[in-house]
Amino acid sequence: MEKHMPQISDTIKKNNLKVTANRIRILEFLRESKTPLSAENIYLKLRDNGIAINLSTIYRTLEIFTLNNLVISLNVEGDKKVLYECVGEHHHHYLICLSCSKIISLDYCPLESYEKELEKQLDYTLISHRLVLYGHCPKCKSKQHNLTK
Amino acid sequence: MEKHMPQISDTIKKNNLKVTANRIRILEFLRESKTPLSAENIYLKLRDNGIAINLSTIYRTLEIFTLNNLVISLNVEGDKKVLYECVGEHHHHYLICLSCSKIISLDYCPLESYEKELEKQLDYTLISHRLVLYGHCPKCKSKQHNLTK
DNA sequence: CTAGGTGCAAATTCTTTGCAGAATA
DNA sequence: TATTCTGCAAAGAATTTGCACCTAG
Repeated sequence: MEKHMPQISDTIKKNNLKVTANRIRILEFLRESKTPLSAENIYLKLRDNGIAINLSTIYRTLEIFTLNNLVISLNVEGDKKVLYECVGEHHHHYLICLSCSKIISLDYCPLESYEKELEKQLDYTLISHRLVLYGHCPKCKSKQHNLTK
Repeated sequence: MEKHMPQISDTIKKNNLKVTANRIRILEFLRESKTPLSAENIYLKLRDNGIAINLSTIYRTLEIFTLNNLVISLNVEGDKKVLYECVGEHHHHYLICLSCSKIISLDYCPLESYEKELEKQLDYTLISHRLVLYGHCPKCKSKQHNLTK
């Protein structure tokens, strides 16, 4: 089961989880993805590649990966589905086009000093944050004629 | 229907919506709330006050208020329900305690200059953003013994 | 062999919709 | 009166769960 992708199976193993083909595929797929994915995204994509995993297995896997901090979940305005992304070495944020729904990752985080200040001010311990920016991308911006409500 | 709360019924009227008791109550309730509320929160609270509104009416009202920019919706990590808050004069963010789920509003927005910079850099038009910070509040922080996983 | 993972079907939860009657403008 | 709103019940979408079987360790 762990012939290839040694990093991936090691990551799973480190968390005292059993290394299975499903888990490897899901984590691998999330790692390769440049945008966050829903359980259904993963399900369909794997199915397209001839791999049949039950949707509930995907949900369960994502849940356990989330608990083990291998992935994080986020919600996007106007979309009921929860999205998941691989926890990488770099924390980042998203910029979503309100017209075409294109998602861009932003690597720079403008909040570090703000967080430290806030911790002092309010006596909180900050663990994480989610920032999503919404707007119109260059393409959609130019197509917009109906800027009035 | 518009005897009291002239501001509220005017706000509704301005958007070419009919002023009804339900709408006044929902908007009023959202205005008074210091934290974002789910449809169910509103439903239960009104019911506790002896007011029976159908849940689907609340969903429809929140939807139409959202379309008219009277309220905005947001999602919170680990909670399937959509939350709504009144659009006030001041934009703000949230700090949520991961232990007790207490929600604090943060009036200061640290992102204005960052947004402007980003617009230039990427040629986007930014419309809005959502920032939610997660951590442990002073009370829960001190109760935490099990900081290990 | 044993603990944990998986598929399947059914259940749950949150939200949306169709329709007929009620209320606002 | 015309249009919009509302309640009700039913449908729908996303996610979760119970259970029997399967598989990694």
